[in-house]
Amino acid sequence: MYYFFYLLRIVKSDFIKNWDTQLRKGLLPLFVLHIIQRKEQYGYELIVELKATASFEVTESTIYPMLTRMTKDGLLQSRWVEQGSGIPRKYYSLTPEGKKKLKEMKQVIQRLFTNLSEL
Amino acid sequence: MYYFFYLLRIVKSDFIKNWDTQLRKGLLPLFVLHIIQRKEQYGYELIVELKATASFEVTESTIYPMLTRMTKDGLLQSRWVEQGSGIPRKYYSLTPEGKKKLKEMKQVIQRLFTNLSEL
DNA sequence: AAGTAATACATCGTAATGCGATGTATTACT
DNA sequence: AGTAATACATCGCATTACGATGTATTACTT
Repeated sequence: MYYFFYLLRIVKSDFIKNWDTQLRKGLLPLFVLHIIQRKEQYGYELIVELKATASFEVTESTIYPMLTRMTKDGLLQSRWVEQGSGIPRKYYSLTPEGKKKLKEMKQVIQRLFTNLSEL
Repeated sequence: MYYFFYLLRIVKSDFIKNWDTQLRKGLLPLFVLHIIQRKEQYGYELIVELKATASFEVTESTIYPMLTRMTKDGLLQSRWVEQGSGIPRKYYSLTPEGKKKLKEMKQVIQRLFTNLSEL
């Protein structure tokens, strides 16, 4: 079964698809921080939100490690919120450091925009 | 010696710097194909050109493997050109497949632009 | 004459990261 | 009883930028 999916990936290996992945890899952290800044988010909510507002389709195995990473890097802080029923949610918000970094990132993007517009 | 540089990288590990790398990772192939389409290029020339026209600083250990990869993927073709003196140059140009892919990539970027502008 | 820098090719190993597969638990719908 | 949605999480693979390193030629500098 594993092997089947492995073969499938080899066969479907497409330059554009691969490139697209790399591109998202770069832009995703920006979108994530931006959305969290607007409003405190929990992981699952963020996945839905990314798809809705940025047409960015990501899976849980992308988002959860990323949120953990950003927390470890001091950009995010989290708190558990018990629900009346169901699984508790882990809400993430920006730390002051996170807000500062987001601002820096937007400046970098701004500069890249300029270069890109020439092409 | 190796270990020293390894430590150095750990210490200087910065979220923004790392993110910037990922971002370039996504945009670089686009710039490379774009520049080669305008005019046939050899590796060393391309490095200089990227810095001059796109403020994109890359090293040889990024560009040479990338050109090899793109050739293997059928996007580029190469030919050796002997110089009157010095080391021969390997010139790269777009294959028809490469031109088609570049067009697709520009469309993807266009779409991402739209999403980005909202932020 | 010797040393450095620029030009020109290339490869190795490490770090980083998206994503598919997989697992667990709860609730709601069919 | 079975499927789907909600909500968390980890493992392992594939991809790729980049520092370090190597080789060869030519030009400039001390």
